[in-house]
Amino acid sequence: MPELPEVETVVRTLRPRIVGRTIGEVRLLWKPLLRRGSVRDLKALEGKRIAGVGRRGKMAVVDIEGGGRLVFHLKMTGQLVVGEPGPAADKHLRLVVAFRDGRSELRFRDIRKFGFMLCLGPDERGESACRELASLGPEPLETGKEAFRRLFEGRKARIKAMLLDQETIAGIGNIYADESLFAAGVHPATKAADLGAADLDRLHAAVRRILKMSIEAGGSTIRNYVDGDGRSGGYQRRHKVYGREGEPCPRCGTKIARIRVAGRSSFFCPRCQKAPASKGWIKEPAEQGAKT
DNA sequence: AGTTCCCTGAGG
DNA sequence: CCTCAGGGAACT
Repeated sequence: MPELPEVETVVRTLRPRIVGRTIGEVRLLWKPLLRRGSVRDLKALEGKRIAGVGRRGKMAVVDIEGGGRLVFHLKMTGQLVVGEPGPAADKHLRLVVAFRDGRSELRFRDIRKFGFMLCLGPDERGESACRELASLGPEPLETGKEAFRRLFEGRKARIKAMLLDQETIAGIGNIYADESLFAAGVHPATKAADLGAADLDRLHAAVRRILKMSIEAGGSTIRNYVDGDGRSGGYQRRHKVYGREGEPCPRCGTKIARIRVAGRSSFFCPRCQKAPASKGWIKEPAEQGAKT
């Protein structure tokens, strides 16, 4: 489940392996992967050099010399890996970018077919030329605490839904939303408007600290995620609540609970992450008494 | 703002 | 068999 730290790790591992190399044959093995641009546009990349590799939210962006760009979204099971050329019969292989030097090639694998690629021409420069990039909210690691507060202040939506919403803030998925909310001591179902400035400041610090720690550990591998070298991440071992239903909270020992928020599993400690009691989230004793 | 769907492999 | 996982689009 590549979120910001995983995509950042992929980008960092890919960069020294492909930047500056001249593109050779480009083979699209599964057509629907290409969601913008044509096969002809892809073929037009042959002979051009890779100018750089970057990240925006959960998307990896490969810049082509002369102005074009390839934008990748790995969704849940996508992998962007550099490896030695080979026949490797692989039914999940979706795209192969070879290089003129005949050495390693860039491969896009995706077990489920949710991932996609956009091929943008030199005329489509800037984020405004690309809907998928233009609609993204700010980068959490480049957002100060005042700006972070302003994203959530007065909003009626639940804080977890807002963290997952890429238009509010880019790059956070289910794992880092839960880990950040735990670190900040905020219940996932809390309405954003019910959080005070101090809560939001703690959340801001938690999000940034956890994303940075995960990047240092090479991201989280739950099932399929690997970096550009094909290596698994290490941060899954440091998850405190995600995927740990029924296990003791590392802070207080209470059993980690799981509820559904924004259509996703949400793991949290019912004691360390209290819901605001006055908002009706906890059963009102008066209501219970009224029934009998 | 919640639900459904896309897709496939893993686990029950 | 069945259900679940999940990012995000497309519904309601």
